[in-house]
Amino acid sequence: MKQKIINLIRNAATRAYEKGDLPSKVFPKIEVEVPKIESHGDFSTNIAMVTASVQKMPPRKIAESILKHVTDPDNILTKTEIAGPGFINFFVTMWSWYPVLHKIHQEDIRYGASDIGNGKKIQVEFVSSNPTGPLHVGHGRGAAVGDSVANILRFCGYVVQKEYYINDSGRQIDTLGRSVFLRYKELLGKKVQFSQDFYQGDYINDFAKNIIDLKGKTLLDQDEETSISYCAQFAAEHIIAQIRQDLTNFGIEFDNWFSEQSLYDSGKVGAAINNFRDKDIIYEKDGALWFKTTEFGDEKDRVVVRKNGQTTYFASDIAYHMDKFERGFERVIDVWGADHHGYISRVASAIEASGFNRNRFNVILVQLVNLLRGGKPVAMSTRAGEFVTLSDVVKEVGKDAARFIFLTRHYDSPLDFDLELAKKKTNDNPVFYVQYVHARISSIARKGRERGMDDITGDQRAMAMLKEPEEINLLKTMARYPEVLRNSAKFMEPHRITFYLMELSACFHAYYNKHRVLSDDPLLSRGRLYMVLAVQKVIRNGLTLLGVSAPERM
RNA sequence: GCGCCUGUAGCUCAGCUGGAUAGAGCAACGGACUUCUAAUCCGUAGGUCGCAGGUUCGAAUCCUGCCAGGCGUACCA
Repeated sequence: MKQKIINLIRNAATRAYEKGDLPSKVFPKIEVEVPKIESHGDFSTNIAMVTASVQKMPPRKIAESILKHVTDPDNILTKTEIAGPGFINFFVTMWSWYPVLHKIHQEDIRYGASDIGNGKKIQVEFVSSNPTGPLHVGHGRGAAVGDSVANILRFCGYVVQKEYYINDSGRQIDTLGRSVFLRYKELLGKKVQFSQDFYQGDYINDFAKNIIDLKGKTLLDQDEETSISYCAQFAAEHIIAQIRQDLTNFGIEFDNWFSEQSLYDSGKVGAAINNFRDKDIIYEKDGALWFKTTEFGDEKDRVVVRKNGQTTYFASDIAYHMDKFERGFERVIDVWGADHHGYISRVASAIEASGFNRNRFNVILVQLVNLLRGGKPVAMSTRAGEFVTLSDVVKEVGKDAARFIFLTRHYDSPLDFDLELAKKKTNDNPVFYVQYVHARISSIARKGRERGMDDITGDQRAMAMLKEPEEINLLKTMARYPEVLRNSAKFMEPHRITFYLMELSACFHAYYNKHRVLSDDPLLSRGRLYMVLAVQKVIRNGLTLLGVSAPERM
């Protein structure tokens, strides 16, 4: 529809030039928008204002010239007008909205899809939490955003891979092993010093118990480092398994789990460092190896190998990101917590130094989550080992509510997550508001089938019965969905879909309360049922991209 | 100190990358269920878009400078 209007304007403008009504044939990209205010029409363009300087004419004059040459072969316009400083407003007939219903039913689960991605390979890496403890709520938000962004991109024609990067190497894993081993010794009656540097949570103790059940006291009799590394491996494996389970319960499946350790095993970390050394962007200072990130716009140079010979995480991150591009991804998206933002420029530096354009790398920085219960903050301290895990939250409020709420804000703004609110079944909880539309329509469809109305095909006569303002409004809103999706993909902002769904839901609920779908009039009932089933499909499609279910009953 | 993010109705947030009279929900008040699910709807009220300049036909949106809050600024991740 919008495209039709754009073509119509372009043709009119060109004709106006040919007839000599406009001095220039240079027209910018024509922008058409849906005005916020209904009285401003169904579509509006600002072309007259934008071209005023090129045409050297007042905007309203230009608008007049263009309007004079507008032709309407399909007979879709009811009215055009020039308004305000030079807007051209278009009013279209209600029947020009009907085809969207056919489109929705025909494309079904693909309605809204596009090919703007053009088959480009793109990778979205998210969560990537260290396997040193369970996932907490913050990870949940990152997971919801990352998964949804990936779904949306995939739906828009990109070839998307969802990847989880496992930090299964390095100091934190070592610390994990030491933490478990200390608890192990403690449980076996040894006196131990358990400092703040170790992981404090109860789960550490549980691992120690498990190991005692499995191995008894034997770990005390062997070389301590061997025991520690055993503990580390044991704990990490179990934690990773738990993380996978939590993510599955949260509705998330990764395409690939990428091990940090594998980068060392394959020699890629060493190779990356050597590569940089050859390029003369690695140097030695104070016994450590530094990468000259300042040459690529970073604030200061960064250490890749410490004085003690240990590599930093940054070293493997260099190799990791290089590897991503070598795997053929045209674009690489990392989803990080906002507290990692200082890390962006150094990774971007590494990518550029590896010979790839840094613009192919994007970071989605997800702001933190404040967990509340009934408006009061829930104490969370990772250090003390007291934090509410993602799995606790999912257990308490359900996957759907959790995922939806995580996506009710732009990822850039902090989020208050209230556990009580998330469980409420009222209007302040938008999940149910949207899901309820789906359930209600299912219910109507059931009733319809009881009356023998299955297999509704939406013939012209039935659709022509749709004339109520609420109906036209629903059609218009549904017609906008593909564009919402494209923008959501373009800006990688899932919350646009969330807000759209709430808006569509509001339109539906208003309609439902005012008009009956199934009535004594069979033709009208058919038309309305056809429309309402289309609403249901759009809702389901949107929810699917957000990872939220669309229930038949509530 | 430097860097990034945020500041919009009493509260929580949108605002389609510069458009017309800045929008929702909650909270407050008043209404609507013998009907396809009231987990819903309808109505009323609420604003110096943090402050001050600048850019232009036009600014919540872009630029600069302040103010306030959050985060970062490791041979931690």
